[in-house]
Amino acid sequence: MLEDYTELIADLIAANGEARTIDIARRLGVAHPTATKTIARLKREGLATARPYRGIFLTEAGEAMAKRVRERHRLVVDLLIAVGAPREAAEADAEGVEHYVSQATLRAFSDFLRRREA
Amino acid sequence: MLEDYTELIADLIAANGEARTIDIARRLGVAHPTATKTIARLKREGLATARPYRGIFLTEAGEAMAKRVRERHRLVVDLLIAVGAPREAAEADAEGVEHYVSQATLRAFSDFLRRREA
DNA sequence: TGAATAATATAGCTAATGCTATATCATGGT
DNA sequence: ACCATGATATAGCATTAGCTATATTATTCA
Repeated sequence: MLEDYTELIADLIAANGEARTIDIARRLGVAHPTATKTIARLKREGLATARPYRGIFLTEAGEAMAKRVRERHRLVVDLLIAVGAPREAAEADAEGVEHYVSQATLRAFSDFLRRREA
Repeated sequence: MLEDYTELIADLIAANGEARTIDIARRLGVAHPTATKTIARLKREGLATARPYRGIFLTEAGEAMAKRVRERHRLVVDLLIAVGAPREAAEADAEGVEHYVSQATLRAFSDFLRRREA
């Protein structure tokens, strides 16, 4: 979950200049206390910071995680589409699948896609 | 989790003629009370039955689930290998990935594999 | 400025998944 | 037949992820 949160927070900051708890909750389809609690966990683990009633910010570790997660997400979506999954299914499935794909498999995905492009 | 349990119980019955709680726990790398609790949930949801101190048995619904899960698992492993993932990574990753692959994507996997075979 | 609204925070509940520790039941070997 | 051992069951605890309900703080607008 922390991975999803960091990715989303990075997205929101890029899009809106800030990441509010309520937007995070909305985008994840979750009640805000749930988001608040997970954000507290992000802080506890040094991935995010927040001042009360201000937005959420990522630490360096949080940004690094967000970047890694975003790249992995794209790779998974692209691979699924490359083997014939409908775009919508690929996007939806990737959300769950991405958390279980090892480095070795990701590398294979990347190589496969490069071959396909050529 | 229920999916993993039904699949494993079916495996154990096929291999040993019975599925004991302790073997389930061992195979899943979990303490036995954890397995006991999840088996209780299987029973509650009509997927399994058990008489105290006897083995665990699947209901029809449980068997159906086990079959579906096993086929899906193989499809995911085969697809991962087909795109170049090392066999071990494919086996390990499939364990998590399989729970997030939609019908549409599974069909794509199946078609892709058939094309590759030809 | 003050009040309404929107956002955030907090408290307290449920369920799933995990654990350790303890107690009970079954079985096998002497 | 009995007892040790192994399997099972039960109790109690922690964490994560979710919820509703309530309270508090910011902001906006009249």
